[in-house]
Amino acid sequence: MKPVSIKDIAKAAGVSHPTVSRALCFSPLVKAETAQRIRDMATAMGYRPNAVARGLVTRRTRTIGAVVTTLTDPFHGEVLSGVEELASDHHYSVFVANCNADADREIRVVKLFQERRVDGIVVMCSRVGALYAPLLRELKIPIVLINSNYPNDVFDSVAIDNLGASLQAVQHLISLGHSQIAYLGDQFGLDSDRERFAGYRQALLGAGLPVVTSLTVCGDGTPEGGQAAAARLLALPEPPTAIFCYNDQSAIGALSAIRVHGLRVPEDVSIVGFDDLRIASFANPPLTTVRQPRQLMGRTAAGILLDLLSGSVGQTHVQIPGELIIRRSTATCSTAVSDIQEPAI
Amino acid sequence: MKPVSIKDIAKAAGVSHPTVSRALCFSPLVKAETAQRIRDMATAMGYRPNAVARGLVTRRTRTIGAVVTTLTDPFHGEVLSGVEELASDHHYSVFVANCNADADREIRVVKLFQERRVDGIVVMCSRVGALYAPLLRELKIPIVLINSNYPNDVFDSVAIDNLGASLQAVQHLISLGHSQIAYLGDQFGLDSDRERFAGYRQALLGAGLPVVTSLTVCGDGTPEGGQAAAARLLALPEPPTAIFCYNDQSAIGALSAIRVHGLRVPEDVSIVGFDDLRIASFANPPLTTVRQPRQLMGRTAAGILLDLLSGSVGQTHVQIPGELIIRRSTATCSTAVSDIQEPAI
DNA sequence: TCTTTGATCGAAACGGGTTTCATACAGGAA
DNA sequence: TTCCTGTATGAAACCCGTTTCGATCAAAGA
Repeated sequence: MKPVSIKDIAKAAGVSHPTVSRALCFSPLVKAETAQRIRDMATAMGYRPNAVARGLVTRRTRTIGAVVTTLTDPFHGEVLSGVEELASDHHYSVFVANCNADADREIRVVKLFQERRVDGIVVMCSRVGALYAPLLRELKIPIVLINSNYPNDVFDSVAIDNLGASLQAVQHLISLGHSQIAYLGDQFGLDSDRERFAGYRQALLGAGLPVVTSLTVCGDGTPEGGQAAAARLLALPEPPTAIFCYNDQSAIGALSAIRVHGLRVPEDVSIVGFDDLRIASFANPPLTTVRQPRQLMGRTAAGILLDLLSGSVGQTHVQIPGELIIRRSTATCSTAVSDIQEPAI
Repeated sequence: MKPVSIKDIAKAAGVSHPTVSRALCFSPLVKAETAQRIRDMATAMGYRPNAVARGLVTRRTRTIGAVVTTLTDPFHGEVLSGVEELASDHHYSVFVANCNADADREIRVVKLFQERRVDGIVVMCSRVGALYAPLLRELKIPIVLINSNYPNDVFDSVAIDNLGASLQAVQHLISLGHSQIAYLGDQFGLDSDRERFAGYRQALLGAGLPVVTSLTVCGDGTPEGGQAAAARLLALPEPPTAIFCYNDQSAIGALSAIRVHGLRVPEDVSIVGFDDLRIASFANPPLTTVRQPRQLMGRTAAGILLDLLSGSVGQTHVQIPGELIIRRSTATCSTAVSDIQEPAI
């Protein structure tokens, strides 16, 4: 009926249950042959340790909680996969909870994790980074934030170098002769959006180009949102010759909008994405984008968390550089070429 | 130091700890005003119940385990999202574990879940469906399988109607005049692959068309695999005029291969995918595909599991019909048109 | 021979809740 | 007043492990 416990084994083996416990943990305190006999009996009886009971007494559950904004986003899935991978290598299990990009829900989820007595928490793209400080003081659970380095001095974090990467991406466009460059952001992107915009802005200013308000539009991180936002750009009296998108999903939507508008990529408009999702290289044309090592970021965050759990102290902030992957959605600006009287190829 | 327990509250309130327990559970056994006083004190002291301890005594942890083959696949992410959504609505938490499409690991993961005393398990695209029978007898944990209805009579399951959906998809191609139709499968697709192939085969035979061995190739469910497999098809002396793909990811790879090969979709080759991933409608051209309601499938599976947990008996097998979404990657077969001397449009 | 030491193991406590059972007491009926 | 009933609460057991402490015993040293 009930699963076998160490007491059942103890009875069967004619020893006390602590002895069984020790034998199963390979404690040197029990005679080798006795221990072997007990272990044999345990496997014979189909014993499976009860992690719940163990967690109660040891106050370590060997679980970590992962809070994710939208599980349906392949980006998050891959980061989560990295977290899970490293965690499971270290015999940790991971709870996953979706907060649907809702700050209240994010807090609720974290509190639920606390009730579950997870050993640590990883939060991806937190909505409430700044609010964790007081919450955490109350919680006393190690937290690592991924791509939401709000209070950079309070929490351990792993984040892509948004500013540097966008700078690089937009400089790439500038080097191709573009000057009418748009930024297609994510209204829910929070910090990441702000930083990527900052990189965009910095690149323009660095090249002596103006930052035109009408060339900044907002999507929502999805292809649909990207499509709609790009359509707005194309409807401008002076549409951009290049669009730097918040992420690949938006960029894919933008590609679609441009096609619908009867223009070609990259001949008429260049597009740069962000993330390098697996499908980016299969877009038509293959997308120039900034690669974010997603699984690595997940693994890194989990690694920091595990370090924290094994007693390491001091903050760790890993800033991961993005890598610009140049594919075929970006090309020399045709109008620029004619401006400076270069011969067409 | 330690988190506050009901005993701490009991001491502070001058009652016994069972009374506190009852008050917090809104048991009618404790006087209303006492209960209120206790609850006020609990919140004042920042009490958070310990789910581990509760799980130990009640033998219900309110957790479910989700086994997923590849978390990085957006398909799985969305199903998982559905599972998590319904679970969290019912105050269940979900453990997620990746088995990397490895049967041994899948079994290990399930056993780990058992140690964690999850109340139930959802397995997506199981590698070892058939093996669960003996394992389960030993485990005694309710399991629901998603898209892996191996022993259809042993486990509760939710599955897409692979055969019916493929039949419909391939009939669509046939109705467009195609007769050289290829099947681009997934070597790791197991049952799903077999069933989709069966639907393909049935459609061909039903239309009096031959099933040509060389027109059946295998990818691995990824764009890369689809690209490679499609390239093999295009290299045939008599290449297909239409390709029915195991999933959208493969189809996207195929689109890319066809482009590289200098052919156009759908003018030269029609492509049908499977899943209707969010990006399917943003492919170029937008992909004709079979829609699988992924989140719904996850929710449904979780619903069955929760029913099981609340004592329902009897098997539930939900077969979800796929919906053919016709977009622009399929068109009338040009060679067929010339064969039957129809005027070109 | 007596004490010390180390090896081996059992008894008991503990973790933080829930549940059963017993008790105390107030109010109502006889 | 006595008995009964119901309400409100506490004591204790329990869930299943781990850990501390103490006991036993044999071997080794004094």
